[in-house]
Amino acid sequence: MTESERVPAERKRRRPTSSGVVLSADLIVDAACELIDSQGAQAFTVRKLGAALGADPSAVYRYFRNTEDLLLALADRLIGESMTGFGPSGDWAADLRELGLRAYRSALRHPQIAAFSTVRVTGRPHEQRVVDTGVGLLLGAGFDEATAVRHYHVLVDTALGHAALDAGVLRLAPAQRAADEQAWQDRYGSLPADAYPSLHRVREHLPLMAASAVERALDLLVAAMRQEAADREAAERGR
Amino acid sequence: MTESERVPAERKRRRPTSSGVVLSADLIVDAACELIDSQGAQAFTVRKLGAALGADPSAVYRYFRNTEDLLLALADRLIGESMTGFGPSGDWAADLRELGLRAYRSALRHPQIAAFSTVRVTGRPHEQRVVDTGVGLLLGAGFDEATAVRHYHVLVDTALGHAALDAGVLRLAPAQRAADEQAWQDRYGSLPADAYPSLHRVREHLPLMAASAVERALDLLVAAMRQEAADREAAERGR
DNA sequence: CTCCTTGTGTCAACGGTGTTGACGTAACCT
DNA sequence: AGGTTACGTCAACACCGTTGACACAAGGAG
Repeated sequence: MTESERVPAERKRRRPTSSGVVLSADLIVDAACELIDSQGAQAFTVRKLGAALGADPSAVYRYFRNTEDLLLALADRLIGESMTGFGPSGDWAADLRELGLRAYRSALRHPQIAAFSTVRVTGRPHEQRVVDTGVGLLLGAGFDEATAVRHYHVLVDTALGHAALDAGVLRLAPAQRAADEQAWQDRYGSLPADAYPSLHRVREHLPLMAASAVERALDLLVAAMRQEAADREAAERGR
Repeated sequence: MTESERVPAERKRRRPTSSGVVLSADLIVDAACELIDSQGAQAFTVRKLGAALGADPSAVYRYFRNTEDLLLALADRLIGESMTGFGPSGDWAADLRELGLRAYRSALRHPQIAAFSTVRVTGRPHEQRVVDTGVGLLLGAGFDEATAVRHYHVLVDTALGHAALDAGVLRLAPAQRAADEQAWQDRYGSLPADAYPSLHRVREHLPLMAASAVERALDLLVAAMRQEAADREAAERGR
């Protein structure tokens, strides 16, 4: 494990900044989280972070190699938050769905962070725990090792992909978001039946497009996995 | 869609730049496309774009209000490109998979653009054509109107979600991307079996995580839809 | 208690970024 | 031929991430 923090996490010399705050990696992540939540991802800069902390911006580099490193720490914190209170129910498929949904919700709870946090392999403790849990559910359902990894990967990436998408919508200015939702009615609702026969036929149902598809996506994925497991079991029994 | 170009597209005065190139909105989009393709999304800056065009960077602002505006124009071009040459094969499920894959690929061809272009409803002819085609395939498969819309929505959003995710990966600097791929081996490959039993068991297969899951996601979604259609047909036949 | 090491906050600077306003010139219209 | 003005250019602004030198106080050693 390559150390991502600049120093081995144990600090002895604790010198307060000029404004009296005693810095720490956790405190910096706190401040970054708050900054992004309140001001938007666009407002996240090392300089503003320094100002929010009451410290010189460059002090951050005593704790993180660079901004990327800091954002990875932020991402792992989100992963940890998302899994608090999760306990397997016994139904592996339902648990997997829940796992994906939690990843989605936590990513979406901070739309500004989701845009970049969903991308990276943090390789940090919280992420490792989640992966172990998810893969374990699939192994328990009887899938072989490679298939378990692949299915876990599909499930999580689909959940995070929808999060990235929906986070982008949330990031739009409210007025623009409303306009985009209207667009499904305005631009699609009255198309000529001869040129767009299918669209015309389903025109009443187009507003469904405005909502997130993540739950239905997870439903379908889990259904397919269930079917696969059932088929495999049947084949083994008949063998 | 609101007009994104600064002037009504019709140019009369065509003055060459100091290097002899005659600028146009199309030419600028061309250059931006080429720049991103060859140098990576990281290399896309207004200044480099100006250099590539053989013009002062600020000349771009005669054609586009800002960089976002330029990137939206680029996105418009992508939608058109993505569907050229698509023809239904007769297998509705395979066609839907292909539709999703095309959306994914075109979004991913320009990662920088995908990050936000996947979010908006353009409501333009190209988009309308695609939606009509996709919904039509599902109606043809026997799904009712609401289900057809929902399933189409799931499929496209999943494809675009994966595109947004994978685009983020591509946006990383090459060295960092390689490091991320290694991370699955380095940080996950040698975890203790007692604390992470499932991870330990599948450790050989973890590099699978580095690849995109989009094809398998589409496979599973389409499989679930096929199953649903088959179940419905069986129910109708038995009724 | 004093001294020394060194961790860590601060400062200034570098090279980059997007964007804007003033300016002049050359391309078109009359 | 002359006047308008579109548009390319230039210089400047206000930011950005990051780094190296520096100062100083916290903590250990004696």
